[in-house]
Amino acid sequence: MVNIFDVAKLANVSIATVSRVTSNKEGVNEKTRVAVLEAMDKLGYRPNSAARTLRMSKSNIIIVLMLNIKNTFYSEYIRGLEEVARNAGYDLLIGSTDGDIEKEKNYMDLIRDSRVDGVILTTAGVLNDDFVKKINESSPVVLTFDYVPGQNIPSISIDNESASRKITNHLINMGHKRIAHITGYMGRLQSQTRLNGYKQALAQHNIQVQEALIQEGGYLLQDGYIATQKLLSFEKVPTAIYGGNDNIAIGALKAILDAGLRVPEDIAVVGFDDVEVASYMTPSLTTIHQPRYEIGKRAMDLLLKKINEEQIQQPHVILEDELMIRESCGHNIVKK
Amino acid sequence: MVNIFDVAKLANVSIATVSRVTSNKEGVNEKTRVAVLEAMDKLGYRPNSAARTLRMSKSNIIIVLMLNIKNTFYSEYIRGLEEVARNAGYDLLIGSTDGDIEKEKNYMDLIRDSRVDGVILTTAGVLNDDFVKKINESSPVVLTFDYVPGQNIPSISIDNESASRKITNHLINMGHKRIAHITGYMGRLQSQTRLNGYKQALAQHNIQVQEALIQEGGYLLQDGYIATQKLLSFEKVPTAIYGGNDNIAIGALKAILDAGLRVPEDIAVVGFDDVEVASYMTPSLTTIHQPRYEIGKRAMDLLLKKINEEQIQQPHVILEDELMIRESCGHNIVKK
DNA sequence: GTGAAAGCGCTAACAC
DNA sequence: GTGTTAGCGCTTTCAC
Repeated sequence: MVNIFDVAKLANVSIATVSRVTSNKEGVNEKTRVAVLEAMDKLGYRPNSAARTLRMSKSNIIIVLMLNIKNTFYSEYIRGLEEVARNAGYDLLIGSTDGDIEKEKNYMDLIRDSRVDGVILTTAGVLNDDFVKKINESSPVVLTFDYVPGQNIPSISIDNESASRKITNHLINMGHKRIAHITGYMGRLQSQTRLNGYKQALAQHNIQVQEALIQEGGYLLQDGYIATQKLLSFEKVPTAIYGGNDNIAIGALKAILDAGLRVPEDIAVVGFDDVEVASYMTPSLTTIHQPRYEIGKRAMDLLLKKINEEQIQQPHVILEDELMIRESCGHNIVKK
Repeated sequence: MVNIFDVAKLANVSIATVSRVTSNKEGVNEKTRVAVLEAMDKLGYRPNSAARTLRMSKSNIIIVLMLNIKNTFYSEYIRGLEEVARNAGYDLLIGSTDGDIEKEKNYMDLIRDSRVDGVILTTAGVLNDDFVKKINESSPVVLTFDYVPGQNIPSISIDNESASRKITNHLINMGHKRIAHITGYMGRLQSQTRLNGYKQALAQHNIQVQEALIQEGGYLLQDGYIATQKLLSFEKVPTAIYGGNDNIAIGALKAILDAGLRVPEDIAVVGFDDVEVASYMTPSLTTIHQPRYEIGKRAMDLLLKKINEEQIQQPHVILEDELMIRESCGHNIVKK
């Protein structure tokens, strides 16, 4: 392994000067700088990052914690995170906790070992609030996709509540009164917020919330499928199903079609998130679009500011969502 | 930051002893060990990993390089990688190159800086062979999902060629003669291998390969959609379309249905990979299943062996794939 | 079974 | 503008 001494020797300077060059410090004579650069090049020298980390207590690694990476939804988001991080010289470590306590502890250790300079939290539970609090104590943190009121953790998200209200209203405006909602995993804040929006929309139109129409699910395809099968066996089958995310909606779609019913003619279906495949379903899925790439970029911008201890003017950023009206809600179908 | 000296002082031992305890070395009196453990606990001590890395030139980080993380297909695989890595005390750094030279260089630097102990390559191009070679020179590498004959890089994959032959044969056996193939990005070895399998199957049945029926695509939904639109405008429309992966097949499905045709009655569709949503399409997608979790686990096993310089008996492992016969191929439809 | 001390490669304070 | 040097926190050899 070639080190700073080798370079210094070849360039006929001291290691301090080499360090100045590699760290892009000012105050090095141009000639000297060139000589060092040439020596580095000739030897193929690259500064040892462990030594740097040890010396400066700075790892240049940022960890992105997610509930799971299974969802395609997040790839755009990660691209956004990555782009900003990389430009600032940081590497990204992606970890999925899968809600597993053991794994959470593992990441907690990583973070506490100060092996990372910052944390992006993609998963705001309400149950494991303690986890979030602990992380926040040991490292700069930014929260994404969730907005926790009264928290001192900066966050980037859409307004899940109003978006949920919006898509529920869309169904109501099309004449639906018996609208079922299949929630995501209720240990996640997001699921609760979306459920709230659903309830608010019903209340605004004086529609009674029926507990039977609220099915607690999960964020997987099969969760939507199973919950829908249950809903279909009700004496009074709902006329519309609102899935807490697109996976749930896609599962619902399948269950309805498998039962020999039509979407949207018999039952309308809508989702949330606008994953890529949503528009490729038949019928294509009406859903809420989140600006995921933008969320990733802005989150990383914020985190870097926190790491550099810059002033953050606006800790909570709420971006615009968009209702994507497609076929599955039946907006272009004559009501029966 | 509490360090090894603080612990040593509190436990009334030297730092060498503390080190022996944290590193699980033998030859420490049980009483002493307990005393050290207690001191560590009281102070909340965790060894500084940068110092460890510097001292031992070992980072305990393994990097997983992927073409992109957009594909849900890979989440299971990463779970497999993660599980094995974590048990062995390694952390995973996931990076996607997106085929971007700049990004590839970035990762190359990371690897050469010896900031990682090993590399899992999820992306075997044929074009950027140089990239692979360079990585292989600076770090232990294992290749996944592709098998490069005559390479000295260990690999875990299915046999893409025979699997491709199998699914093409399945279509032929159902009476199809005009079978189109929409390939993935041809800069990727996998796409070429799957194309080969397709051609071999046709040849085995004395069906002439028609260049027009081979459409070069990409691995995205829209690639399948666009290529299929083109195929549909042929005077002699194919009776079956084989997408180089499930995304392509899902895009094809949509294009056919959008054109007012039926799947599988008018045109059969099959894919490759068996992503989760494949069985949730209507009609559900016939495809090739890859044991992704297993591929991840085995790959990491191999890599750890390489890192520890253990003997590797079988550098190339080929796992079983499975033909998932569902509705989109029309196996249960009376031929018209 | 335990301790003293060298040194991994680097940055930054200080001296010149 | 450049060099000398201490020291980041740890592991490991060599004594005892």
